[in-house]
Order: sequence, then C-alpha cells, then structure tokens
Amino acid sequence: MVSIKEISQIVGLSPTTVSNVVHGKKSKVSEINYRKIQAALKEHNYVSNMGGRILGRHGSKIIGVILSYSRRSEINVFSDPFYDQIIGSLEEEIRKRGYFMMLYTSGSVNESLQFVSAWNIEGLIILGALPDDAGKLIQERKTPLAFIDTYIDKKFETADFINIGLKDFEGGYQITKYLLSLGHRKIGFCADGVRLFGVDYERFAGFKQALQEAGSQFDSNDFFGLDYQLEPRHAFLKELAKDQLKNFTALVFTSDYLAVDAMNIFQDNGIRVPQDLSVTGFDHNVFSEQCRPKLTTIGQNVRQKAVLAIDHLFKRIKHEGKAVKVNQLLDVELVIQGSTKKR
Amino acid sequence: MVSIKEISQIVGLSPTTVSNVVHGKKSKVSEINYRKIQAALKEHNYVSNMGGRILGRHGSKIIGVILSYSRRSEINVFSDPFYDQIIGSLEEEIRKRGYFMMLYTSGSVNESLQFVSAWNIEGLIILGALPDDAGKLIQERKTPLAFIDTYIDKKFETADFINIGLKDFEGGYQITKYLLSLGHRKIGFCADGVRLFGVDYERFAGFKQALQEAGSQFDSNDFFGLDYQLEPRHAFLKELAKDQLKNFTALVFTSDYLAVDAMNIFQDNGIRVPQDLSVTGFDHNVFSEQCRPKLTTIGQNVRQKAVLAIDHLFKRIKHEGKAVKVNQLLDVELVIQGSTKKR
DNA sequence: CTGTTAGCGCGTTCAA
DNA sequence: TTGAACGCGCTAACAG
Repeated sequence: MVSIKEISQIVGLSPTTVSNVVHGKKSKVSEINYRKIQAALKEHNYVSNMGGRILGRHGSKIIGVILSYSRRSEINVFSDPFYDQIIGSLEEEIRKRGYFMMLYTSGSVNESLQFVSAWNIEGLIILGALPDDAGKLIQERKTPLAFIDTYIDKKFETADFINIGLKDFEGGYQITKYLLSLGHRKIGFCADGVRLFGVDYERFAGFKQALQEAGSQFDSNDFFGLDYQLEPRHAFLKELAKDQLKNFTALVFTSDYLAVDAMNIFQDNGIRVPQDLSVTGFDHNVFSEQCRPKLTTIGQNVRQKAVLAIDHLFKRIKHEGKAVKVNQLLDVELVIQGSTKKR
Repeated sequence: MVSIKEISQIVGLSPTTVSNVVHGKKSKVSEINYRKIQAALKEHNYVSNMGGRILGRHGSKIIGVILSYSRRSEINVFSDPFYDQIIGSLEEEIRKRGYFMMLYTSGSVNESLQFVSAWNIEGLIILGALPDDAGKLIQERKTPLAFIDTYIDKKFETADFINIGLKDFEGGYQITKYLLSLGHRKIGFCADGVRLFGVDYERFAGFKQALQEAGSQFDSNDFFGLDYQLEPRHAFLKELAKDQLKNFTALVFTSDYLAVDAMNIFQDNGIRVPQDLSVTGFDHNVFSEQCRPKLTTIGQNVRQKAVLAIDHLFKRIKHEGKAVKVNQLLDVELVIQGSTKKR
C-alpha cells in the first residue's frame, strides 16, 4: 500500500502538495505538478489510510447503522425481508457516496455513543429504536442522526431531527375502512407482542379510528397479541380456529408475515380464506405474494425509505442548507388481493 | 472523548502506564495505580480511538464482510432469508469478540483489496464469490480470509484456505434419491440463471448422480434455467403448466424460494401438488414452511455456518494453532413434508 | 518491579 | 510550495 509520503518521494515534492492534489485543491498546486502527482497517484493505486483520516479528525467516512438489540431476536426469528431490503439499500446508498457502512447491533444508548466516538462515525442510521432510547440518543449525540420508522415524543424533535417513516396510522385506517366497506363488522386486530409501540401502535390507532367512524365500538377482546415464537403462536391460532374465530369475520394483522403465518394455520384447520374469514397484512413484501390467496395488504416503498434517510443524513454531514426538522412519513398504498371478500 | 493522554494527566501518571491498565497488564503496574487508573477510565468513559490503532498497524478490530456485487441484484430481488440470517449471525459473532463488522458490496477483487488496506481490515468473510474472483483473492490477499459457500479450483486451496459450506452435492443426491424411491422417473431440475456454478452446480451434480445410479438418463431438456426476474419467470412457468409440465411428475428446485414461487403458479393453473406433481425445495427456510403444502426440502444450519467461519477466521487472526486448510462442508438433512407424494 | 521517555505510523493544517 | 507539528495508541528500551 502506497502512502502520501511515498508518492511525494516518487514525484520529488512534499507530502503536503500531494495531499492537496488528493483533495482537489487546484488553487494550491501548479498545473504541472498537479498532473504529475495525479498520474503518480493513479499509477501506484493510492488509497488513503483511514487511520490517518480518523486521527486527523477529518471524517472517518463511516456511517454507522444501528439495530436495537431488543429487536435482534425477533428479526432472527422472522427473517424479516424488511431488514434485508433496508440494509441492502442503505449499504448501496452509503457506498455510492464513497462512504463505508458499519453494521452494529447495540444493546444500549451508551454502547451506541461509544461506538460513535471510537470510530469518529460521521453519521448514524437508527433502525427500530425504542422511544426512550431514541430520545436519549438525540440528546446525547454529537453526530448527525437519522431514524427510520421511529415515533418519539414531540419534545425530542429538535431542530435537526430526522426521521423517515410511513403513514402507519393512515395504513391501519385505510385497510380497516376497506374491510368495513366490504360489510365486515366484527374485526380483530393482531400484532406481535403484548405491548404495542412505534409503527404497530400507530397502525392500531388507525384501525380504531376507522372503527369509531363507522360507529363500531372497539372492544379490548378484539386485540390479539401474538407470541413472536412459532410454537406458542401456532398453538394459540389453532385454538382460535377451533373456536370458530369467536365470530370474527375479518382479522387485521400488523405484518404480512404474521398474516400469512396465521392464514396457513387457519386453512389447515378448515377455515376458508376469504370465504369464512378475510385476512389483511401490512408491508406488501414477498410473503403477501407467495401465499394463496394472495394477501390484501398495505404497500410501502422500503428502498425509498433508505434513500431518503441517507439523503437527509448527508445534507447534515455536508452542512448543506439550514438544519430543518425532517419527519417525513411516506405514503401507503392499499393493495387489494384475494384474501378479503365482501361479507 | 477522553484520550489516554488526558487520563494520564488526570491521574498524574504516564500514558504508558494508563495504556498498560487498558490492556490489563497487571504485572507492569502497581496495585494502587492500577485501581486508580481503572476508576478514572470508567469515570471518564474512556473509549479507545480506533484511528490510533489502525495507524499503528495494531489491528483495526474490523472484520470485513464482502458480498459480491453480481449477487447483489438477485438478493435484492429475492429478499433471500439466507443473507438476512447469515449477516445477522456474523454480526453477532463478530461483536461478541469485541470486533466490528463492515459490510461491503464489492464490484471486483481490486476493490476488495483496497477496502482491506484502507482500513487495515483484520479478517475477511466472503459471501457468494465467483470462483475466479475467489482464486484471485486468495493469491493477493494479505489478511486472513474465510469463504462461505464457495467452490473453487483445488489449486487455490492453499495451506490456510478456509471455506465453510454445505454438502450440496449430497443434498441434491438425497432429495433426488427420495423422489426416485417414491416412484418418480421423469424428474426436472430447476435453477435460477442459465449458467450454473457454485452450490447450484453441486446440487445439480448430485441430482444427476442419483438419476444415473437409478439407470435413468439425464436429458438436457430436463434442465430449466429460470429467470431471476419475476415476470418472465412467471410467464415461463405458466406456459410449462399449460403444457402439462411436459409429463414431468416431479421437479427439483435449487431453493425454497423458487420452489414456492413455482408451486404457487402451478396451483394457480390447475396443477395439484403433490397429486399431479411433486415439488422439492432446498434450504428449509421460512418459505418452505409458509406455503401449502409445505415443501419437502433439504435443511441446513445457516447459523452454524456463520459461527464456524468466524471461529476459523479468528484462529488465523490470533495465530492459534498451525495454519491448516479448512474446507468444512456441513451435513444436510432431508426434510419430508407435503409437497411430495408416491407416484 | 514499576514507571517513564522516545518514536513509529499517516494525513492534515498552519506558519513560513 | 514546504517543513514542522499535531492527533492517538502502542511498544521497545531505558531509568528509577
């Protein structure tokens, strides 16, 4: 590996001059030397040593992508296509800009902050943060920061807050409206976990709003918190099927994965979808297409989330424009397929 | 951010002494000073600046995970659960050892090598490398290197070659044997892409071997190269279904995803699985479970692949034991489910 | 046995 | 256009 020093000896000029060429500071170097140095850099395949850059406090060119530890187990269990897609898209966007991506699963805010300072991380993308952690992170960070799919208390939305999310409320609202328009009245809501927060909470709120507008009262018995582990979840779903679904004619799920999983168990136990039961998902990912009937679901553009998050993050890093709060919620799209039917 | 120097000023001792405490060299520091320094480190939340480490060539604590660029598009299209799982598992293993993971999609061997030297990467994991690239990488690398699922020319398997793979041949062989034992004679083989290499090539070889042993002759018309893009692939599968599958009674697919995708199209077009056609997958991932009938497939332990690759890689990094060639192919497991039936 | 000083590695910046 | 100095962690050699 060639260093700036070595290049400088080759061309017989000082390291400083070489450095200036590397950084394109044409005004500081004569035309002739500029070309000579540029040729040498190319010929010897110069790559800057990132250690030197970090040390000189000159930008590590690292973007950290932080996954919250608490989510990790779920992701492993679900093999959620969302994470695959978003991480792939983030990596691409980061690389395109000449930066590098460090993927880190963090157990706490402190751990994340240490990660940032050890590497002089230039910017952070935060996936799936808990609301409290998100707030703490905003207060203590010294680096530009962009959240994806995070809902936090308004008081933390400082001037340079960035979040790219989805109109989750709208999604929950739209799909429920659609079911109501088909004549369904007894509709259940299924999410994973007992405690709802973030995107699921919003989707649920949209669901309840639609019911209310239809004059339907939401009953807490209509909420089903599903176990994220396969076996207990399946046992529960089987019981539900035997119980003739307690007279529900439609079930709204917070994800395609859960919807497909449940639909399969229901069908195994003699319940026909959509004849006996309408089922809806959320995400419009591969699962909603690789099942029969295909799922009626809410579509989102995952790639766009990544692109926007990185775009805004880099504006902060490059100090382009004034720091303006960004809380961009992308549009949802109702995708009607075979898993829902007029009642 | 606190540096060693600052800590040393705080406690009134030299930076070296502080450094010794950081590295736990108790023999070089008195009991009293050791405690005093440790307390100061904790109080000021000392985190070592990685720039200094990289610069001093003392190990960057970075493990690079390289995805080949050519595979990237496929992965994005498929949202392959394999990549999600393996990257998650790798990250966990790397983090457990106090290292950091950089994820990088590389377009060429040169790009990968530059990546390594710019960051003083301590070790590399290579996913989905083309055979030629793998060979070149082995010859030119200066860092420990572990491949996952890579088949390369024997001549490149140097003394410190590491590869963790799967008995793909055995998998292809077993599942075909199983179909033969059910009485199937006209069996097709479906893979993505026209040109087979790596794991698919081996699975195909196992398939042919089983056929041959059964006295069945493999006909090149029995191979179907499927488009990785959804629309042309579906159009093709639909035609195949209309053609009554050209009298095939069973189809072997190189992945669960392709198998489920095709099975759905077949079923949409009136072909019953397994009554009219037996279908098999490969991987035993979420797709083979989230379809009906569930797929008969070949199981593999993805997590174990990651753990072993990292284990071997770190043995090299830490220079533990003699450098011995490792080409460990994990066992496969035939998982019999509902998509196959006696003929 | 304990602690210190000196110097390496590389890119950037400031003063000359 | 350049030399010197800086940032930081680590190690070898040396001093107490």
